[in-house]
Amino acid sequence: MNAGVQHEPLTRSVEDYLKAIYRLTPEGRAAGTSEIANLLELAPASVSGMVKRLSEHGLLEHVPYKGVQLTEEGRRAALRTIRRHRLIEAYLVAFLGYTWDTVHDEAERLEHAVSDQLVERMASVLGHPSVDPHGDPIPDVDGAIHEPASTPLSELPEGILVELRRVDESDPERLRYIASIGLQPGARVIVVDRQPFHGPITIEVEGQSHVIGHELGHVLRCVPLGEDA
Amino acid sequence: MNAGVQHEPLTRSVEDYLKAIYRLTPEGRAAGTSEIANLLELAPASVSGMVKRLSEHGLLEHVPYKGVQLTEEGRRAALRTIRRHRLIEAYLVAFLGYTWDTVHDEAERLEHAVSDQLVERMASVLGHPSVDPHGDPIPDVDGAIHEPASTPLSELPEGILVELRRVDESDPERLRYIASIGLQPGARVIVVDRQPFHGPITIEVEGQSHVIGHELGHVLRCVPLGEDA
DNA sequence: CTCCAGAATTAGTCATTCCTAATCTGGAAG
DNA sequence: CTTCCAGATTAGGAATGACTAATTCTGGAG
Repeated sequence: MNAGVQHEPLTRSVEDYLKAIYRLTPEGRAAGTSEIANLLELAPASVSGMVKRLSEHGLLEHVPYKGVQLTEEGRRAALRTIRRHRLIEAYLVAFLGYTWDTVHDEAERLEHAVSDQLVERMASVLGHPSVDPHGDPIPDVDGAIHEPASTPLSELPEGILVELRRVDESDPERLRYIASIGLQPGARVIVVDRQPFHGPITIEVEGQSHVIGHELGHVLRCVPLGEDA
Repeated sequence: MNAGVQHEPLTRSVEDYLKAIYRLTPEGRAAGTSEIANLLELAPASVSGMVKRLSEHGLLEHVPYKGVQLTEEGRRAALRTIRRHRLIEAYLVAFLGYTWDTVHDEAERLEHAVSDQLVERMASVLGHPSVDPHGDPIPDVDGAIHEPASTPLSELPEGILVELRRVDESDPERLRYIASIGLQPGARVIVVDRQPFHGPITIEVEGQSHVIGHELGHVLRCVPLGEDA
């Protein structure tokens, strides 16, 4: 239906806010001011100001002292930016020699500058992929997104064989470490041992055993493949 | 020598001003405030303000009521942006199905967002081209630029065979028209007739005869190949 | 039921970058 | 040598988007 919605251009800042709020509000949750400030590395007061402006522009709803949620329009704008970001990442990795630890920052800047036309051409030469190099699903042009179920490795029981599906991390150093122990979307992992109270997790990847912290385990989202020894 | 000059990041606006001033100041000329305002489609007063700030930052020298010239630092910054712009244009045409009439605006936005790394990778997969799709020379990484001599078609004598080298035009409609009559860098053109006082010019391209205005002839920069009938 | 800590908001600044309107300058024409 | 004008500059203002400091709200502990 609504083919050419002429979105008045949003600024970089606005796109970043919308993206951040989208990430912080799964399942109808509301995002708090300082959560947003944290994610964007801004002072909470700055967020209060921007939230006010954005809600006046109809991109989000704000209940003072409670939190914010995107409106349908805000959600669409956020997904448009996320689509751009993920397609750019996929393109840079496929055609310009980027690796997943270096691609995030580049995409972060480009996502605000590319035209719809360019993004769709990238999608086209990529064969319209459904996930980016980190395994994150790419929303389609209409803003529909299919988030396959997955469980953080840190919440899986011991002795289970899983496939790594997504790596929810953008820090280059952590990503390099993750890649260095053989972890990337599609990798087979066995959860050998998991200590209680957010303790370390022992995993086996490609026959090699590694111990990772709970925090790291949390960003590794997996799908169980079956039991193991 | 000076390998990693850490250029503090310039804003989009600043990069645009520097690029415009670079274009307006060949051979040590000085650019006037309203020339710059014209090129950037801004009010002259805005240019005065920006010029003041840029000269305080050491990017250009300003003699009030006389004009501005880039400093060495400003020149380097301008050439960095121009290199980006032209390589991006070349890349988009070579790999993403752009044509020369559509590529300018896209490059105009991307040139402010790409990293050095990305530009150099594009240069690399392109095989380090020396000119962009409009025939404009691409400065090298150190800011050296080789501008081969060429003459506007509007200044050539009649009855001469030339090769079109550069098309100094960014307006999509004009570029489409230019391309539609077979004109593109490398094309062979015969100047059949040139009326005085900036009158129309009759040319022959690929055996077809066309009459173009003086203004259009001015952006078509050529190199003579020899005499003709 | 009161009080306080932490979260959120408002108040007041600042830097960018643009604008319009008013004023100033320098050189050319009389 | 004076006047005038086009071009340039200054003055003043607005929007964006960030900051710090001061204030206010909310919910939970006592």
